[in-house]
Amino acid sequence: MKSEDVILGIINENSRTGYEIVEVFKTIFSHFFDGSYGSVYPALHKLEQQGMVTKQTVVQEGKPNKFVYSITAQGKEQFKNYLKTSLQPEKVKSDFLMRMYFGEYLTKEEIQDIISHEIRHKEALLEQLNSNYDHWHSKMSRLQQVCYQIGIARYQSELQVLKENGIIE
Amino acid sequence: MKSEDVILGIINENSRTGYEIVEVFKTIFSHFFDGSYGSVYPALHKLEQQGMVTKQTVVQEGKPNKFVYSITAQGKEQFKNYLKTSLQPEKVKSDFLMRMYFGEYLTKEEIQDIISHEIRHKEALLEQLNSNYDHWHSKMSRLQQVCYQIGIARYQSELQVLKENGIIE
DNA sequence: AGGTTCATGTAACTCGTTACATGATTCA
DNA sequence: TGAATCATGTAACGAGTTACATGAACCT
Repeated sequence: MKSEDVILGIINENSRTGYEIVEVFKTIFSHFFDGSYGSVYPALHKLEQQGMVTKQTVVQEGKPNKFVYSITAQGKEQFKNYLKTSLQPEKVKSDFLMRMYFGEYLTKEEIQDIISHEIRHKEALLEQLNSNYDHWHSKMSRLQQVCYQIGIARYQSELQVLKENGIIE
Repeated sequence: MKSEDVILGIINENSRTGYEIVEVFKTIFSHFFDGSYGSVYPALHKLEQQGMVTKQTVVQEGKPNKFVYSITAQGKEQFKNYLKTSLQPEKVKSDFLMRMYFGEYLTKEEIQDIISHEIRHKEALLEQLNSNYDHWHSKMSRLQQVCYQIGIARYQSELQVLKENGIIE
């Protein structure tokens, strides 16, 4: 799975601008995918060149012009191809867990700081997922709901471990 | 956090070969970090050039020679520096959750296949973590135990959601 | 006056992956 | 006989990040 596949999937649901795609990444996909402007815009240009998407210019007042991208038949085909490729293993890169692993080289205060920070951070992420879920779940497919439930369950279980074991005496 | 920081941390615990470092990645760090030969060997050469580690050749019978790397004072300093940098946000890249999100474009059979496969896969990973924990927990620091507990809790909670909601009627 | 939102983009860089190459020994 | 383990490595490639640049409007 690469950015291009995902972008195609998003545009397949709805015509969108690069800016909007990044918004989707940062909100809806936040717990299982990352993507920024530096990856989205070049991908969009490439997809356009390949005939997977078409660009439409929308002139706006008081706001900069924008380019709305729509998927083509070829793009739909390409997206279906992605869905048929074999599943790539999940990748987690956690600097936090790395510091836990090497925690003996830190002072108690430093560790406590890192853990407290992580708890607050994960609580915020959980809250964001929860409110997203509450707001959109009636418009989500069954599987999209499961996707969210998994994110929520992960954050909750991690928070539980941290709150039960993360206090250094 | 990059490979070099982590490699330095591993060598700091114990002198090791590149091969052994990859083994650590694949077993002990499996739930929060990835690294393969293609990243470890070049990193080791770079660290040696920079004077962070020293190489010692060990001649073996019936096995290829190996290079055991040890950390230097400079390397220890460098590792401490990493531990003082600000915490990088966790990154999760999940092709599985992406397919859940776009599941409506798949047949029920295809989805069921993906979910069943994921359940079996995560069960295997959980089992590996559990047996690792059982075997080593008495030799782990408190924080290393927490690190493992978080991995275990995550897999368990995800499996619970999948088993409760992952059956398509 | 200054931060945020909307909106696009690129060039340089860094990092990691993939695919290849080698080769003896041990286990089934 | 053939797969797995131990053991090292590189070259080419691919992907994504970072840092930069621009600019109007709106909110506080």
